[in-house]
Amino acid sequence: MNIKANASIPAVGTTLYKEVQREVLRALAAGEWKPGTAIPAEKKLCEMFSVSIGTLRKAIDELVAENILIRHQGRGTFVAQHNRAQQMFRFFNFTDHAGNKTYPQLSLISYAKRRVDKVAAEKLHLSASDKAIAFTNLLYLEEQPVIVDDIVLPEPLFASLTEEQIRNRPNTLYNLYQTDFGISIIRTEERLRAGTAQPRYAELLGIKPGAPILEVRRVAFSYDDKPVEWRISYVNTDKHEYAVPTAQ
Amino acid sequence: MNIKANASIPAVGTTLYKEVQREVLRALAAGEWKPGTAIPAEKKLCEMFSVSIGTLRKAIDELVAENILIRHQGRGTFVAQHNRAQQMFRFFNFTDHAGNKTYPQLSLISYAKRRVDKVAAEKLHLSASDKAIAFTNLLYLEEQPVIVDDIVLPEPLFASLTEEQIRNRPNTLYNLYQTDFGISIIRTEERLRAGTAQPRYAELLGIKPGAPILEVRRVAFSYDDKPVEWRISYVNTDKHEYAVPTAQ
DNA sequence: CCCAATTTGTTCGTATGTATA
DNA sequence: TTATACATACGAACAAATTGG
Repeated sequence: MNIKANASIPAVGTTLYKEVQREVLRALAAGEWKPGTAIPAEKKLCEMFSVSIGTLRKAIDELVAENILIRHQGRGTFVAQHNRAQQMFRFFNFTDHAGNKTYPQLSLISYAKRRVDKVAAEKLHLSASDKAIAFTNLLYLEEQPVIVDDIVLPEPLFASLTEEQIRNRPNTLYNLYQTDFGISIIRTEERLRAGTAQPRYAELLGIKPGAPILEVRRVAFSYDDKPVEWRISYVNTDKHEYAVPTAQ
Repeated sequence: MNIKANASIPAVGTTLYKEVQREVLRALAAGEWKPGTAIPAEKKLCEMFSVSIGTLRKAIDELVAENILIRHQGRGTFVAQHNRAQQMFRFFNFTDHAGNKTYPQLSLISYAKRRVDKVAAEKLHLSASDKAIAFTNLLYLEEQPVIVDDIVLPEPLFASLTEEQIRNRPNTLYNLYQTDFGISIIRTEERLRAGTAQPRYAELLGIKPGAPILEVRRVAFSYDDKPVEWRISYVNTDKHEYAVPTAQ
């Protein structure tokens, strides 16, 4: 773990605690501290960065607020991990009309490596010649097909990914990104429109072509705010809806 | 300004800074500190609540994060105000497909006081016998009708509200609630579905009946987390979309 | 079951820097 | 220039939760 202890001289235009925060984020992005494990204790971090406890806590406070780190009194401070129990619902914003959330059942519909399309290239900051991994998931809620996810990943970041890996993963997709590729999704940007079901999606969702459908466009970002996933979700909102996550 | 300085003995199961926070929220809800004005300086608040500067700042920090208070170094800490320039966009989540936000033009379509309907009564915690004020706005973006808002308010809270007041307001609706009724919207809950345009909405929006339409159901809450507005927005997403506000 | 060590949470307060009026 | 107000940084003392012996 080669954390530089030179954070004590803040660069111009910044502050000491922001400097510490950047160092922590760098260590996380570099995989020096793994998801699910504890980072060094506060006292240790104070020594490493040569800052006081107050300054250190202020730096960590913000990362805790962003769900990047999780503090447990008496136990330590842990790197947030995507797992079914806790983090699953952090980026899954669908409920039934009464507001109840349930675990989706999943089935992989298609999987291919191909040249990246124009929109995905723009969203993922790729060039037109880059390759991408594109796959489609069908999600069931209470035994009924409700959501079709068209997902695109930058091939360079996920080069070794296989269809079987997606099919046989024991946990969420974002857990797979994290455990197998060291990529932690910490933030998403989403935009929603109403549209009509194209035949392909109507068939998958068991609705009439042309029926109204909710389209969710998402870019998912990693520690260093790099876009690492682009997806469009097509949702049958007859019995379900999108619940806007509460800021904070 | 009758702030009680008894916050120094935290109740069981809570903490001192939370106690201070509650006192500040109570003062805001009671209208003792008005939107747009500065609250007492930190040093003054420390004396009033008999707490240290650190504890006070921790209490205020969270209210600042929630956009309830706004701090300005060298000037003071201010009660957040809904106005066109800053806060307008806080609860207005529509952009064009490129992500550009513009000010909507507005026209009042209907206005009535009537018995509250079943859904609104549930959302606003009213009984079936309570009265409500129901009105409809049509919003134009770049000269085109894009959004129809069906809005319901609890009559008891807005008893003196008139149609002319809504029509002639110089600022946003939430600014009107705040300046004329002392009600500050600080949080909303929103749920989204895709639907088809009913004739009434199709006509207002200049689209075909049955065209796909985005439905946004919103409950808006005041300082004391009391629901004070219920609305359904019907949105033509041909040229615009809903941008999910970023947590934080 | 209790104790001791560890770790985070809360509260206190001081000194100094930066922005504003 | 001066006074005021928030921002940053420091660190001490104690409380509360957890873990392992």
